[in-house]
Formats: sequence, C-alpha cells, structure tokens
Amino acid sequence: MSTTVPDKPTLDGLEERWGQRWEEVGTYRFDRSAERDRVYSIDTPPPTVSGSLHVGHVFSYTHTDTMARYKRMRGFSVFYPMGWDDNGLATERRVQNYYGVRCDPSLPYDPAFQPPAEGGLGKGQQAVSCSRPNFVELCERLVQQDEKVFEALFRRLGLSVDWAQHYTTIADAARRASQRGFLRLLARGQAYTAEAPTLWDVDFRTAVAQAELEDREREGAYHQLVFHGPDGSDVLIDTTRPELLAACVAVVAHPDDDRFKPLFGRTVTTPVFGVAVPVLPHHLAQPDKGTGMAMVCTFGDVTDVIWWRELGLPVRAIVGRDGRLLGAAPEGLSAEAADLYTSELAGLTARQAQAKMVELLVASGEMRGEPRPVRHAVKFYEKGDRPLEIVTSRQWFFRTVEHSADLLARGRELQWHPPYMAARFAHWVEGLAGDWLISRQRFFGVPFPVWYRLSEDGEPDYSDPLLPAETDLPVDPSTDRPAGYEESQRDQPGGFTADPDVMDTWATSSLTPQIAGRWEDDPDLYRRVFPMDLRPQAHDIIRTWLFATVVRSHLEFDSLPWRNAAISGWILDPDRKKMSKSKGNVVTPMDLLEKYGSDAIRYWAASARPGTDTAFDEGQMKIGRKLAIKILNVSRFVLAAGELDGGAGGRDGDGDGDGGAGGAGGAGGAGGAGGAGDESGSVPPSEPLDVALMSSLASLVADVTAAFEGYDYARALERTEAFFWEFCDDYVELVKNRAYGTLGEDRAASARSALRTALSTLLRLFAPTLPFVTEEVWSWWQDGSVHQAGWPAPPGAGAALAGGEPGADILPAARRVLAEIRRAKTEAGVSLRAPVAKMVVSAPAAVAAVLAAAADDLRQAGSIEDLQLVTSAREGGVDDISVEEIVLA
RNA sequence: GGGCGCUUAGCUCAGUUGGUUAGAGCACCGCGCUUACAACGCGGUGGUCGGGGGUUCGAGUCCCUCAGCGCCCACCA
Repeated sequence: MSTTVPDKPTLDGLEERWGQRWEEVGTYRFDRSAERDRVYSIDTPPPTVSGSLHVGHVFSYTHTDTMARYKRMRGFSVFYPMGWDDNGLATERRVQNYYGVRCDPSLPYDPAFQPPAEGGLGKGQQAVSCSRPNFVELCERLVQQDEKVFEALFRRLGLSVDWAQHYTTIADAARRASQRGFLRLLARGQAYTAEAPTLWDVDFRTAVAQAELEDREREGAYHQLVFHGPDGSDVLIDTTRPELLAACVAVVAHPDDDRFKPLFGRTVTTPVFGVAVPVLPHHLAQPDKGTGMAMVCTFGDVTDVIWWRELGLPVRAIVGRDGRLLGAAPEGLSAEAADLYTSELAGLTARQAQAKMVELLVASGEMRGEPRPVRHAVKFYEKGDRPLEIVTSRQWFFRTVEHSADLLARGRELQWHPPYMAARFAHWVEGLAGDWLISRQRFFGVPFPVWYRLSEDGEPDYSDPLLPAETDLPVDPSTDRPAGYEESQRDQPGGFTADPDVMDTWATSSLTPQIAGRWEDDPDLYRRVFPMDLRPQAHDIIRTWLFATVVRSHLEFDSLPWRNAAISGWILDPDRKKMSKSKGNVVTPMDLLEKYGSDAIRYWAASARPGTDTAFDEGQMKIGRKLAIKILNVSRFVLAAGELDGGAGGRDGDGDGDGGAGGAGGAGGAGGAGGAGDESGSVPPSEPLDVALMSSLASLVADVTAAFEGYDYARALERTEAFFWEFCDDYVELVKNRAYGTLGEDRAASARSALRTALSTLLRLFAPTLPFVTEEVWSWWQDGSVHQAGWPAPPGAGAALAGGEPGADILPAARRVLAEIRRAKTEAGVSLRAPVAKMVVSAPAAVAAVLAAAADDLRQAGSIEDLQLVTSAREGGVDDISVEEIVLA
C-alpha cells in the first residue's frame, strides 16, 4: 500500500466516484450470515412514491444514515432496507391521472389490459375502468419509474442503504403479509366486523379512523330553537346544526343543573316536526354552553354518539353517505312531519338543508333571534375538504382499547430518542376513543381476504366469513373465489359475495418490519432481523405509523417491533413556518446536493439535535462544505509530512483495531479494512505535546462514542468538529515545523505519528456524517473503505503512552501562548510569520513546568528567538498565564 | 381545556450530576498571500442567558410563577 495524495484535492465528483465504488464492492450489503446479536436492523420509513422527495426527507434520512454507519463501524451487520409506499390514496390518484384509468373491483382481471394513456389523458380522452388486479399492476409499473428518481437522490445523498433489500407496500409480498396478519388476528378474535356509527368523509365516501382526524376552525352559528315543554312552556336550545332537527332523539342537560332538574324524565316536543323526545341527564352536558341544554341527534358529532349509546336512544338517521339528507323521513315522525321532511329537506346537502330549516323555523316562529356567529372546531378527514359526518355502516376493526394498558407498557419499554417523545405516544393511547377502524370504502389497497355466504334471499352472512388458506395469499376476493364455490355463484342467492372494502394504508404499513424482514416468506432472514433495532420517523406520525406498528407487533408477536424509536423534527422556513409546497419555497434537494456537495448537506442535517424542528439554512450548508474542504487540505498536509522520511512512518500509528470503545456487545472490529489497526513501521508519539494530543483524542473518542450510543448524532458531530478545528488551527501549527524535521528526525517522527493517529481517528469519527470526503482521504493511504473500518478506540487505551503523564494542561497552555503571540502580531499589523525577538511568559509553577515541555514547539510556531518562561507567585491554572513582555523583531 | 417542547450575541445554536470572568459558527470590523488550505488564515467588537420570585456559599443550569412562540391531544351542542 502506498500513500498517494493529490496535489489539488477537490470535493467535485466524489459522490459519483464513491457511490459507484460502494455499489461495485457491496460496501453496505447486509451480511445475512450474521446472527441476531450481531445484526443492527432498521425499519426505514418507506417514502410515498406519489410525489417528489423534499429537503425534509434529506434531513431525516440523513439522521438515520449516520446511525447506520456508526453501527456498521462498530461491527454490526446493518440491515438497512428501503421501501416505497405505493399503497394509499395518493398513489391511487396519481395512477388514475397518469394512466387515465379508474379502479372498478367489480370487473374481472384482464391480462391484456392496456391503459389509454402514459403521462396523463389527452384532450377528449375518457378514463377507462379496470379491475383491481390490473390497477395494482399499473401501480407497480409507475412505482418503478418513481423509484429510480428517488433512488438516485438517496444514492447521491450517500445513504448506506442495502439496495438489494427493498420492498413496496402494494406488491405481492406486502399484500400477503398484510392479509396474513389480518387472518391471524381474525382467528384470535382480535379483528372483528361491526355495524356502528362511524366518522365518514362524504367526498371520499369512506369511513375515517380517529388517527386521521384533524380539527379545523370553522365559522358556525348558534341557532336558538324553541322546544315545547310538557306544560307548554318554551324550552330554548342552542344548536349549530339546526338541519339535523329531524334526527333529534333526545335533549340532555347536566344532572346537577337545577334549571332543568324538573324536566328530567319528562318529554319535550321538537319545533317544526313536533316529535316528543325525552329530557335526560348526562354529565357531558355543559351548563355553560349554549342554554345549558343540548339536543341529541343521530348523529351530529361524536358526543351525540356517546349520548346515543350511553342513554340507549333510538336511531333517526338523516344524513346519507353522499352527505345529503336521506330521501326517506326518519322513523318516529308523524305522517305530516314526514311529508314536510321529504318535500322540503330530502336530497339537500347539509349546508342547503340548514338554510331551508332556518326558513321553516322562522316561518313557524320557533327560532329566537338571529343566528349568532361562532368560530368553533370541526372535525375533518386530514385529506378532506368538507366536515365529517357520522353514518352507520359495517366496518372492520382491530381491538386496541382492551389492550391499552399493555400498549402503554410497550411505550415505556421502548427507548425514545429524544425521551420526551414518549409522552406523545402515551397520551394517544390514553385517549383512544374506540378500536382501530381499518376498513376503507375505497377500491385501491389491500383487500380484505374475506367472502360472505349469501342466503337464499341474497343476504350476506357476516357472522361466519369464508376465508382463504394462508398458502393462497395474496387474494383479491373481487376476482378470486372462495374454496368450494364456482365463479358463477358470485353475488347470487345461495352463493357468495366478496367483502368490498380495502384496508387502511396504516393497516399494511404497520407491518413494515414484517414486510422488510420477509416474515414467513424467509424465516431465516426474519429471525435475524426481528425485533428490529431502530424505527426512525417524524413526530407527526407517532399516533399513526408508530402506534399501529406497536399494536401489530404486540398482538402478533407479543413484543415491541423495535428497541429504539428515533424521532426527527421538521424542516421549517427561515420564518419558522412548516415548509410547504403551497408557499412556493420548497427547494429541490438535488440542486442543493449539486451546489454544496452531499457531505455539506448532510452536515446541515446532522447538526440538528434529534427531534427538533430546524430552519432551512443554506448558511449551515456552506459551513459544511468548508469543513469538508478543510478535511481534504489538512489531510494532505498530514500525509505529505509523513512522506518526507521516505515512507518509514507511512502507516498510521493508531493503537486500536478493535472498536470496543463503548463496550456494546459483540461489536468487534468488523470489516477488517486494511491498515486501520496496523502499527508496523510507526513509533508511538513521545514528545509531550504529541502525547497530550493522544490523551485528548482519547477523551474525544469516548465522548463521541457515548453520543452515538445515545443516538445523538448531532452531539457526536459537534464534538468531533470542535476538536478538529482546534487540531487544525493550533496543534498542527504548533508541530508543523517539527514534523518537517527542523528539530531532528526522532522528534519529527513523534509528531508525524501523532498527526497520523489523529487523522485516522478523526476521519473515522467524521465518517458517519461525511461519508464522501472521509472515504476519499482514507483511500489516499489506507486499504478498504473507511465505512468498514473499525470504530476507533481511544488511542493509547490499555497501553501506557511513552513519556508518562504529560500534564493535562499542556495543550491548552500552549494554545493560550500561541494565541497571545498571534494577538501581538495582529495588533502590530505584521505577518504571523514575523519574528519575535523576545517573549517573556509568566505562569503558575505547575503551568510553567508544563509549558517548558512545549517551549521548542512554541519557539518554532511563533518564530520566537528568545522565549523565557518565568514562574509567577500565585497559584492558578492555564487562565493565569500572562505575557510579561513581547518584543517584535 | 390538557400535555410536550422552546426562549442564551444581530442570525443559527452549544452549554449532560449547580462551580472561576457564559462559548462556537455566521454576519460585522480589522490584520495577514504563512511551503495543507486566499473558495484561506489570524485577531477583534458584540450577551442584565424571556420576566419575576425562591433554594444555595454559589443558578444559564434546580424549584415556583408569569409571558411569548411552536407542536400534539381534547366529548368544540
């Protein structure tokens, strides 16, 4: 091995060159012969393929990559897959638009189907319907295109993903895992179907789960309605939804509310429709809200559902799945009232119905005053445009509520980084309002592998579904048929019918550890990677993805899915708002990578502390680039200085070879990259200043190792970087001349040995964050990849350094004097190379003694002809060094 | 309404069991082409650590309280 240092090192082209090289030699390939205790496995978030990657992806995926690289250097076989999430509404829309198709599960699979378009429909073209299997095929085709673009960016960024381990969430393997997981929960009674009031998006026409809700402030208005008491007196009730009056089944007030106590147990009559409804006490009724009495409708909001259930009220449904009032009047209305309803209200949207209802109320004199505007929170589907309604429908659920105590315990068992994120999970579990609703009335997605027998009069029997064998998965019940039935019996009385729904996207992505680890498809792989070590993700999907994954793993495997959850923050605009496309300020990641270099972008990302939202800041990227260039330059000096002796000291003098600094089990020096631990031909540092550097390097390694062990890549980088700049600015300047041989060969060898050990160590400490520049420099003088080199152990650990205890203060003391020399020269306006005729430095006795050991280096670095050290009378430390006299020549 | 986080130099942020005179980078001002680096180096200016109270010999750090910002959650007639 020889040392070849370029004359003019550059960052340009490093990404292409090393990216190719890593791929060719398989630097990041997962070694599946490794047993579980030597594997570090990562449950990578699969990006949604229906858009483009943005700086937020670059940001958080870099965090994960630094950990993957650290663990690899610690000797773990790192299972670092990549997935593409193509199972969901976003992909469904994109495939529809791109190919000009619509999914219609009632159609049979057509092996020869060709979509009408590629890249969007032309003018006058009509979308074509296709079966669900055809739709899935188109999806997989489109994903392969997007995938290439995504992969190119991630490779350019330097993610050390093993690209052989990739998956998509709609492919056969994922559907198989998803359906298998469902069937197993069903068999154990943990999945069930039920007909119940459900939050419903009238535009998407699907049920929506609690986790997908968000509140939005909306203008509303209190309408004061006049109900009629048993004695004929007025009973006033405020409501923001008068259009639901026909669905009123009761009115409620707080049990302690004296104003209404006399009415409890009696009935009042609704305005306009004249329906008698009971007056009931309930603790959720709030005396200070509206008039203190609320009308209960089926169903205006989730409180209505609670009242309906807990008070045993009947259903008078009036809102349909399309968001319009049903054509038939609800039960319980008189014939006259029913006529009024069907003639005036049926078929109207909620908004239209409200206007009409107000007209009717005004006409009958049963509304008091004008509507009073109020801003209030209304529940929306997070992707929806209109407020959610509540309709009764049949849905599938996974049981979560009865497991909430266990799930809370899982949350405590999980190692959260940063720790305070655990509270988000706990609060979510504590606030679970019902079981996890997993069915969606959509067409694209993983179908429920379920059929129902049809009775002779065509009614489905939901109590005893027909199920496929696990070995037949995945199935599409809309085109596959249950065992023992002919296709001709589909949807025929006495035959069978397919469950029409698909699973919520989270019901499948909650199995990413199973999908990536090829659960049941490759049991040998699975046992080596599961439970996984790390789930990296953003904080906004703790209640969805993280929660769902914990639920599935708990129910299926009675374990956590992973030991650690690393929660990353968001990228914010410089003005502290969340970056969004609509604001037009999203910067293309590829442009940034090309402008500053990948290491620079990674530096910016890795500078953000775990979990904290971070401003988009090109300034930090510039600093990262500067750092990378500095690494090139100082490396060139360190290695070139070593060449002067004809190669005798040409190997690094590192004292390790076995990354055991932090004591993590089983993480011996892996990879076996040549050279990192080879001491042949080098001498250990013997000069006091050099020995001191080794000592401070040792504590740096301990510090950085501890930071990485705690998933604090930012702290690891910050410590390494701070040390590195001091190393460059002060240590290198102090020993530079000596390294060139001005004080003789022995003392030069000590400096060169220390320089090389420091460089070898610093490169490896930087490698997780700055993979390209460190690999480049490593290649100048070492065999193999720095990314497979062992993590550095503290130099000198286990072996006494020559020269004994050097005095811990020697480096800071020398730096302090060097700074004084520079200050004097700067203030005099002369070059730093300008000679100093005489300098007298006084220091407390202990410090003066230590400084004496560095006196030759100080003389050389400062061009001092006559350097005198005197002992001051007082006690003290490095800060008590003072310059008594300095005379420029 | 509940919870979590944040508030340190003009800007972005460190400051891990409480311990001298609170740090870094950027920006700004000035000096210097020095055989690793001028796309650079060196030096300097700049802070009542959000307000108030408390514990302590000693508080940026611990406790209480208030304020502002951000996020999460909530049964919001």
